[in-house]
Amino acid sequence: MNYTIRQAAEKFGLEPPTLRYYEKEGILSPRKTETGIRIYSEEDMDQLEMVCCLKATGMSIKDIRRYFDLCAQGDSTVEERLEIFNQQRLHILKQIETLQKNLAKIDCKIAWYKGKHHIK
Amino acid sequence: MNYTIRQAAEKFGLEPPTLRYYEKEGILSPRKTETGIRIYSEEDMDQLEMVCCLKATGMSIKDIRRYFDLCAQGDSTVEERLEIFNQQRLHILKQIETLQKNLAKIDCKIAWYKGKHHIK
DNA sequence: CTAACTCTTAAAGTTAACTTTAAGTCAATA
DNA sequence: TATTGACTTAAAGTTAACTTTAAGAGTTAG
Repeated sequence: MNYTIRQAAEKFGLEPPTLRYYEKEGILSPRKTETGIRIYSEEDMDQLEMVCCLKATGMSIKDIRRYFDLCAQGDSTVEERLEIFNQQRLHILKQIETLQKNLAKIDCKIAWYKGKHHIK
Repeated sequence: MNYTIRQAAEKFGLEPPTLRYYEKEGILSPRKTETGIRIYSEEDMDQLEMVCCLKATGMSIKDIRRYFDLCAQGDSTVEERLEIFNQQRLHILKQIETLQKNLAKIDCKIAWYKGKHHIK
């Protein structure tokens, strides 16, 4: 099934100009009708899902582009791509760890405020 | 114990200009010598630690400022401050959840790449 | 058939959070 | 005493990731 730019954007909570921006940055290239209108295929949607996943875990547009450039280069880059995902995996684990540490600080502060609240 | 701007910055992995920037934004105000040199007290350092915690969990400089403005207003704002922390707590939990979902996707991709790697 | 809507492009504008620069003062060392 | 290095200020510059604008073309409803 195919999607218009509006439908594709909506599916991932993005705006159409954002998809055009991604395209300009070289990380997405849907086919176009003779009159220049973009058509997003299932494959494009899968790619866009990966873009959102990498973006949500802190990868820059530039590095996401680098990943898709490697994909386009074919099987010779499989190991390098695997390495990118291994790195991203570690990066995510570190982010979760940092958030949990800060959550503990916040919880501590909440406990303190609750105490203060009772005294009041 | 007191800290120079350099020492204070280093303790939190920041640069001196960043601390001056925070000060300009109204979220930190160390005392100064007669000649204008900043001196960070333990209390300033505690405050800076909270700035880093809130920043690391996604709060904007503007909202961090708002929190410290409430602190400066005294006990009447305790409940509002507690609410800020409760919200931030939920925000952190949501971030962790999102990261975990994306981690699962990445792990899936890694498994796929490892399979492909073996076939090669 | 015309009005309203959605698409197109290229380019300029926005925002947050710094970061750098320029010009200068102050403290300590050779 | 001269110079080196850390501090100061205000203001301009940077970067990423959009977002908005302007001008125009194709599509659909009445």
